[in-house]
Amino acid sequence: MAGTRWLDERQMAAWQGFLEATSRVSRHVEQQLKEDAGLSHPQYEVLVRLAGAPGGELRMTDLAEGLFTSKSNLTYQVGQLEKHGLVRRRSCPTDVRGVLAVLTEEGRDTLRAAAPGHVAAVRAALIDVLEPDEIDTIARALGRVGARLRPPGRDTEETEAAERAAETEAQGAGSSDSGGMSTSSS
Amino acid sequence: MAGTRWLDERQMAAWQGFLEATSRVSRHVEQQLKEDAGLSHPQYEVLVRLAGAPGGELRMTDLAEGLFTSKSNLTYQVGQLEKHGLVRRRSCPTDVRGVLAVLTEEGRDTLRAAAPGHVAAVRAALIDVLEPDEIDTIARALGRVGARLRPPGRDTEETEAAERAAETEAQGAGSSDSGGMSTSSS
DNA sequence: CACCGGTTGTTCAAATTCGAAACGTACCGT
DNA sequence: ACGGTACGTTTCGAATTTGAACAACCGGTG
Repeated sequence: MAGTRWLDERQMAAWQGFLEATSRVSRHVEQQLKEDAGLSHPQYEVLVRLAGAPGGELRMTDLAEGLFTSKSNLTYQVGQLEKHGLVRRRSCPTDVRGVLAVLTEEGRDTLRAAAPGHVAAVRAALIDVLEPDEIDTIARALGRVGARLRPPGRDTEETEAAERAAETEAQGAGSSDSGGMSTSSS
Repeated sequence: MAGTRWLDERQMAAWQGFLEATSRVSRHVEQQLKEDAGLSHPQYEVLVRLAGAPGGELRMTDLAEGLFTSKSNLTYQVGQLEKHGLVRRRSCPTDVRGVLAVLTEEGRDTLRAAAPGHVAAVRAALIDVLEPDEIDTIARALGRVGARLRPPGRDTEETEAAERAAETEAQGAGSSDSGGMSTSSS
């Protein structure tokens, strides 16, 4: 038991910084989104993914994939969005149990209106505080960290690659788009 | 409105990486802590701070300071800890309105037992996945990010200083030897 | 065709979280 | 000492989140 490898000062600083940044940034972004567009961050993400999908619709499962939350939570979030008329549900034609979440016109408008403020918040909280080289390091390092903890399940032919190579997260692009406005946009 | 400065690919990757890493790491750590010691992360942090304070006691407000959560939540957390006998409340002798949270023997034992596993989890999820230089960059960069979003209030001679060097609170106390174990140690 | 293991999405109760309002002091200027 | 304001903590109600339990359903097997 005496063999525990504690953290040295550097590592400790990194962990603390990570914790504080995490907490503060997410709070900042979430708050901006809430009072500026009445959306929670997860809800915003849902809209973004839908907007970037063909036909503006996606199955719950696919939606859950990129969204870092549980299935039951997704049901809740979509329920909220539906209640506000930003999304509509439609049962999947090829699979009876499937449900498609469809972005409504109003949802698209809301997203369009919310995007600029959101990006600004992300910049103010994180991006514009970092030097270019820090941005690259963080993208690479944290990308690796996230990938490593990714559930074993799906092998998107890149999951494995990233796992091993872990070199450059290579935006891949292949994954449909993501060019959407997930804090960016066209 | 065309004036919005969207994020380029690098920045986008950094933001996404930050989001995913944030979500996955915190989930990983929290889960380990919960099923290994029955503590939530905030609760663990409370114990750590108390263990590192003279007499193993601290005022609620001081506790809340380093703990990235709201005051009402702190009340709840301490309440939970108290319910499990890891902490005890005592009214402050110098200020009647104040309340001191005191670490009990059992609390100290619980912390000692939980620390190794927690550190291991943090290492597995974050630290050991990073290169030494990445650790330094992250400590510096995220430290700056967190400090910048820190509420204006406090002027602990750190306002400006923290900008450059993330303070690593000294916490010798504890129990004679292996100092605090805020995921680190002496 | 009936059976089985694995999916899909929802529902439920319980735990957590937050913000605003409520309290009971403490400190300050007069 | 007196009134006003600021502080430290808790309480309250509402919103979120989660894990487990469900019910219906797919697909492939024998």
